[in-house]
Amino acid sequence: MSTGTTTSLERGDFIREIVAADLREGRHEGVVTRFPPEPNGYLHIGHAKSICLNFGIAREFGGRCHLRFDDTNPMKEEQEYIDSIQADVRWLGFDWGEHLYFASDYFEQLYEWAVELIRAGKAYVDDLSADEIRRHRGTLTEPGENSPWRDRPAEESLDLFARMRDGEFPDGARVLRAKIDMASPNINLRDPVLYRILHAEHPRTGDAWCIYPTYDFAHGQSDAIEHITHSICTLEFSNHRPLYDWLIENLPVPSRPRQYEFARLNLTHTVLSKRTLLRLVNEGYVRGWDDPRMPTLSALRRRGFPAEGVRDFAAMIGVAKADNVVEIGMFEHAVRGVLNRRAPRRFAVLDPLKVVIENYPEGQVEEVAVPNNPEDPAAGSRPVPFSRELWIERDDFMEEPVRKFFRLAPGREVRLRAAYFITCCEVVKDATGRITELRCTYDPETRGGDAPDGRRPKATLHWVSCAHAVSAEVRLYDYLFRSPYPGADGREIFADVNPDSEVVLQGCLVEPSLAELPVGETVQFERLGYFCPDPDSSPAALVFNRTLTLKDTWAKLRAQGRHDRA
RNA sequence: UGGCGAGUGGCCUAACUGGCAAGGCACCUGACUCUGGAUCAGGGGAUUGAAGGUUCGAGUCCUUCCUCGCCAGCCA
Repeated sequence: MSTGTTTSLERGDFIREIVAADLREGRHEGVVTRFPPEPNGYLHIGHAKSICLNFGIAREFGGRCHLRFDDTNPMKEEQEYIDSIQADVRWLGFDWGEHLYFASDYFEQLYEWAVELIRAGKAYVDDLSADEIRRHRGTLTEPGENSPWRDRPAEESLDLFARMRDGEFPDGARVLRAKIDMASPNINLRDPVLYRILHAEHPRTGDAWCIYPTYDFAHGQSDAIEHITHSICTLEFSNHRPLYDWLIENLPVPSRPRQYEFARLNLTHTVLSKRTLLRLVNEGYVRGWDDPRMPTLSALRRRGFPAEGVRDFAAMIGVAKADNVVEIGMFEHAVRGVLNRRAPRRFAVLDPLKVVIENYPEGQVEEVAVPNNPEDPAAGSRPVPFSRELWIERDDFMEEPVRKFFRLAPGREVRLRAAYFITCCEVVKDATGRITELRCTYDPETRGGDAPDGRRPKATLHWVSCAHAVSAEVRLYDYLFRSPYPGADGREIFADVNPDSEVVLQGCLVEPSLAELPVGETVQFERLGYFCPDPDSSPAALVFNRTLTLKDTWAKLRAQGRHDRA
């Protein structure tokens, strides 16, 4: 983490404090954590917080972190997700080594433990329907009622449970329930369901099983099997902790993991609910899980966001138990911090305006050396062709400059980056009054960008030679949701999807070297933003990360009506 | 209305067993620069949800209240 910000390690969030204390006081020989996604979708930036926490703790305290798929519901899970999740965790920079596990690996063990629970009179097969079970459960304020099957003999439950496994009953016919307390103020303790019948193809176990453990029956026991010391999850599972502990206490598990909860990440202008992301994909609001507007890790990667920036962000926001909504700007700051050090600078003109240098010889071409990264001399420089006719950014010229506009204007001299000083001597317009061309002169003495007499223009512009420019399609991405808090105030969340979240700009002109820019490499177009080639577009389009646009003074001037962009 | 959890500048977080409320993001100003970006240097902004109480002293302890989140899937 090199942004110079205080990391959560230095600060020690409350979970790290707990781990440190447990280690210090000898409660564990080493720390073992786990990241336990259900393979029912792609990983997003919210998961990154959890990944960085779990793998980060393991790394910092010399322990290990497992990657375990919580694949207990075959109705929602797919191999595609199993694959993408592994790729995304690796991309983020973490390694689980040998420790790749699946809850489904433990199905046989979990089944045996369920049988033991029945034998001990602590679980029973219930014949009630889902609807009846719900009615017996009571409400938040009223206690539930015992199922009529609650006290059936263990032998009977044992027999029924075995037949459930054998596929004798249809989905929903019976369930296995823990016998705890139907009057508990914690609804999770009112005889929770441990197993249900699901005749479904499982991505790993195929049709070997037709009964599946619920999250509650699988998770803690899986933790125990793997000797997880600190089982870290999000706040909504707090209510499950008593059940987690009850199962651990009542089963002959090989270790005693403990659960800790932290607040999940929320981001402005973003939705991090897998259910909603799945709908965005399925209903065509975006083109897929890796659509550049998605908050998924695969989308961020495709947009050219560095994993280090994501990690820095995770360290920056910390870990606590209070609900939070982090401003998306904080994420952008973290990413920009990394990109700014790493991304090579390139010339590109998004909205071209022609400049003709009248005193520059026709047909002459010279190459000027432009530094790749002014902050990193080791990045070297590249040759860029310069000629009599150039494109500059239309925004970089004002016929009647407002106060504090230092760029090109009639009669004014500016520097073309790494090339020459030019002075605008004439403005050419078409019949409608639109500026079509600028006639300028250059000072041959200023080659390379410095004047022998030491004079310094107040502005420096980027440019592209007309004869050498490569035409490109540039896609601008903005926030997927218009409002900072999509779905707030009871608004239908999909009504808030920003129709301008993707804008395709044709006819952008970029310097020749960009034609060979490798996919995945992000460059900075100074004062414009960061770009990277999009593998899914042809011809190769550049993804313009609108949300990472450098601070734009002119947006302000425009807003004030002082810089009217025709 | 039951249980659990949480309230610290606009946002995210700190503050060891009570001792001048700290940092980052954002914002504003200035300096500098071959981009007005970046960088650097400053700045504004908090009666720590509220009211009582204990104490020389409370964000930290006690009491009461308020607000928000989660839980009534055979989802995770």
